[in-house]
Amino acid sequence: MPELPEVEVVRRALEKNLVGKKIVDINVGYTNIIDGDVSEFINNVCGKKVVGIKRLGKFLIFNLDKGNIISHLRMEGKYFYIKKDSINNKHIHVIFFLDDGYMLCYQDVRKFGRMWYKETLNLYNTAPLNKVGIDLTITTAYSKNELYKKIIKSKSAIKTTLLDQSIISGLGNIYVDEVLFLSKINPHLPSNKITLSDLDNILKYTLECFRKSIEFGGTTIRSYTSELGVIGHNQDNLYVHTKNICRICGTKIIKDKTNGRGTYYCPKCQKQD
DNA sequence: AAGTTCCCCTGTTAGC
DNA sequence: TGCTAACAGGGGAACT
Repeated sequence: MPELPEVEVVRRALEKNLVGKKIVDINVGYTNIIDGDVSEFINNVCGKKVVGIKRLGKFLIFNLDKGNIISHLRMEGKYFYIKKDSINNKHIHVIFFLDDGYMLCYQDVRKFGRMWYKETLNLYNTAPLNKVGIDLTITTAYSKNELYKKIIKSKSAIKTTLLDQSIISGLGNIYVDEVLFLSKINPHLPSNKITLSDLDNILKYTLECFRKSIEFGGTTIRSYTSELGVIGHNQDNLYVHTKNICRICGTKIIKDKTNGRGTYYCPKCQKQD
């Protein structure tokens, strides 16, 4: 569910609530959430203090006074920072008990999310971060030509290529539709037809969409919350995703599929070729 | 080897 | 109303 802006809003909430707190106990109800051995994870994390919260692409990184937790929310993962024993439901799979009498609950209805413990960590380097492509909000010095080469190497639809996290990271199904609309590119256009000036637009509008959505607290269409009970409001800013009529030209928005993902675009503003 | 499709899960909604 | 199929902010394995 969450894409880069939503993960960033979650990161800020976690930073506000967790930094300086010590994890005193952990309860894991659904072990597949944890990568590797669960008791090892618990042993590694218990007694550690949270010193910082970072993000790369759609990954959250909890820096501990020794070691790190990497967390990916996938479709439905959510964090709730809340008083101990004040909430319990069958979708809360991991609970971190903190030394301030609060707990950090990880809820995940679809159980797709994952957490990793890493003793040492380097951005873009330590698995699973080693497969993360350029995060435009973090890395400004990168080779646009290298990026362009990667994109035009593929004959797949440009939407599919932009969803590939190993090229540009952070775009998901909502923002990719928005970026392609703003760039006036048809989502089904083969990636090898993309021009350098298309790429300029893609990069510009990706950053613009991310920045604006973060400012509005992320996009809540179905169930996204950045913390317990807090939804986002960027859905009011969307141009095509889940929309019926183009805000620019009034044409009926087409909804079809790109590799199985629901795809929204304006057939007039985003003509093929 | 690149480009699809399937699958991991559960809940909600659309369609008959 | 009630069943069933399709769908949902993701990504990796297993296909072709």
